[in-house]
Amino acid sequence: MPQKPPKPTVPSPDVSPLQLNRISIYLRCLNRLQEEGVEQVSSKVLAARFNLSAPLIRKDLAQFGELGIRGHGYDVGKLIDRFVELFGLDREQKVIVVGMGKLGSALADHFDGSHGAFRVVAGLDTDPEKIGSSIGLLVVQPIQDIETVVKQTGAEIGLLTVPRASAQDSFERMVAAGIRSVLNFAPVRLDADPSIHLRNVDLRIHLEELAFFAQSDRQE
Amino acid sequence: MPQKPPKPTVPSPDVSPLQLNRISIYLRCLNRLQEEGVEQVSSKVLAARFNLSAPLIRKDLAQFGELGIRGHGYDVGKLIDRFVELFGLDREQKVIVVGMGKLGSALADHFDGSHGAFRVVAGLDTDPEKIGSSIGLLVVQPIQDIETVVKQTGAEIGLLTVPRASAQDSFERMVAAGIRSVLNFAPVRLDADPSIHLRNVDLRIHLEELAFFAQSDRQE
DNA sequence: AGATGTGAATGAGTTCACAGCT
DNA sequence: AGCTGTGAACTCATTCACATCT
Repeated sequence: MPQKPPKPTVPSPDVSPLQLNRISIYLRCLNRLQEEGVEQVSSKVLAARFNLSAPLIRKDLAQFGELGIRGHGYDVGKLIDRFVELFGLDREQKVIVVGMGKLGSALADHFDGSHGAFRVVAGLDTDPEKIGSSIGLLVVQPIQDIETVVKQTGAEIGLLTVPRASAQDSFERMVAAGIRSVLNFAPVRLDADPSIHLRNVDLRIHLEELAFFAQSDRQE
Repeated sequence: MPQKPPKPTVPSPDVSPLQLNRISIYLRCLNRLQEEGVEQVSSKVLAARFNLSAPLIRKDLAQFGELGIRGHGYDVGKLIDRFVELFGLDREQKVIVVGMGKLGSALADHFDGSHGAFRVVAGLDTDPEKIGSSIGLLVVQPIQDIETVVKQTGAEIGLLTVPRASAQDSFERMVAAGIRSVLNFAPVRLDADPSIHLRNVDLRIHLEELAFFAQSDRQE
């Protein structure tokens, strides 16, 4: 029976996906506050900022140790440090893009290094016409080289922006090459080993959601 | 006191956002099945397809009337019809894109009409350099014209793909022009009236989530 | 006083188990 | 027999209320 790692260097206990997303939002807001020169903030103020309840925020924050000072609030810098560490944003997070069509190129271009900890270090494609062409700072590489690319760059995160039909195949190549975290933009539910961290960004789902609401508005 | 509309033409009862997303996924899968010539399907089979539990699927489906036949399963075509109607996918859903940078252009290009019910009918921007240029079938129009564009096209859904700093402002222009459903790609929590249907596609949140997992993998 | 941290209560969402139809 | 539809059990998430610290 496998034993749980008893001592992570930092006590980052079980975090639910929902909590994790909220932490991202908090972090962004905290960065903004820091830019504005704010050093201390209360759960009440944070709650007003994005409309969430103050107790929820306190619960979320409390999970990572006693970060606040009773009667005063939270130290903005301290929270930021804690969460930057939690996400590993102090190191550069290297990202590869598989599928250099319109969307892939746009994303590669967007995360060319300026935007925070994430940096796209390679873009790959199967299409011989695209291979060798430059997108921003990158030169599109053939998908066959993925293993080498991953090894050489040390990339750990992959964006999957290929057409639906080739998504499963491309995904498997990424995993085989050592990528363990994938953000999938293709409108398919990929069949993945549970050890792989897979998230989907599915535009059609969002659009259909909005269409549903537009529909129900119309009937009022 | 406002009264709830007592009789929607079709009984589409309270649907939670989570359910709605699942319905989208079911619908996609059902379309695929129909293409393959499958006419009858059980909750068990669907459950295996995307790994969800069969009772959950039954609950989801049952919410829209007795769509199944006990002992046999569900009629694929019937389900599709029901959900197409639910989302209003039988009519063309017109979409405008505000912010014709890399991402906006990529999205506009992608939904140029071929892909299902959603069709981008206009792309707008503030940048004088972009205005007038062609992206696929569209000509980029000035944001000032948004009200006219919305009126003339009858667009109901908007994609917001401007930089963070101008997101709130652009959003308000969209709403003022009559758009009531917005998919926001800018990394901000927009301040919106609750009557507006707002969904966020926030890449940074997803990337940070993946970074977190990469981090915790490393510590094992 | 003022704001955090947390056990208890509530609520939402999912699974279970089985009754009911074909 | 097989599979749907659904009330009851259960789990997870959020809110409430309050003890605790500065």
